[in-house]
Amino acid sequence: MTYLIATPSQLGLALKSARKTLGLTQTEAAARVGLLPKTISALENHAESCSIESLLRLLSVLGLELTLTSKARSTSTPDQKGW
Amino acid sequence: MTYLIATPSQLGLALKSARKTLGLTQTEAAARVGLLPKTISALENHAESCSIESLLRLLSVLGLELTLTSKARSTSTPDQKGW
DNA sequence: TGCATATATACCCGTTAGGGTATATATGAA
DNA sequence: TTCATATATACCCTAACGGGTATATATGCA
Repeated sequence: MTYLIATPSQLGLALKSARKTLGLTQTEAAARVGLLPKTISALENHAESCSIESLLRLLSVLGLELTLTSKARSTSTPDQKGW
Repeated sequence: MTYLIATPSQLGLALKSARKTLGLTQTEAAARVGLLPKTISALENHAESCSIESLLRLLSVLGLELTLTSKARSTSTPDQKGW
């Protein structure tokens, strides 16, 4: 399962979906990484205002890998003024 | 170019690397997304204490896509007690 | 090496993240 | 529908995020 994330809400949905897929409650997930359930709830519903630390912690319990990839850039980009 | 991120420092290095690859200064990157240069610096050097919002903003100017992927899980997992 | 530019960080400030605790509300199964 | 459990959120509190401004330090090129 792979999620492409561009917005906070997409991130939140992905986190929630992954957690449920694992059959974990927010409370269980939180306990495993030393966070409070409310922090998990915040990450799932208001990710933009949460810290990267809490995100990375949750990712580790959800067994999710975070990858950053350069967006497809065809060769030389919009500098091509001729058509 | 793809970066696999598990720690704040890995994230910071990836962000910095991507920015330099694009030939952007922190000041230019910051200006493009309405952040201060110091915020870019913080993301590159102390990512754990920065917000997910600032991260997503920087990713957009760096043209980086964030992907979450389930770690390789062979079928049925450690529930297999027989050997 | 000198110097222009880039970067990290200091200080001030207002807002807020998340710990702690509690509970109203939502969810899901029987 | 009922009810046990899960979740979202309220309130308190302290540390800290990031805006704003300034500058010490680092970087890179000639």
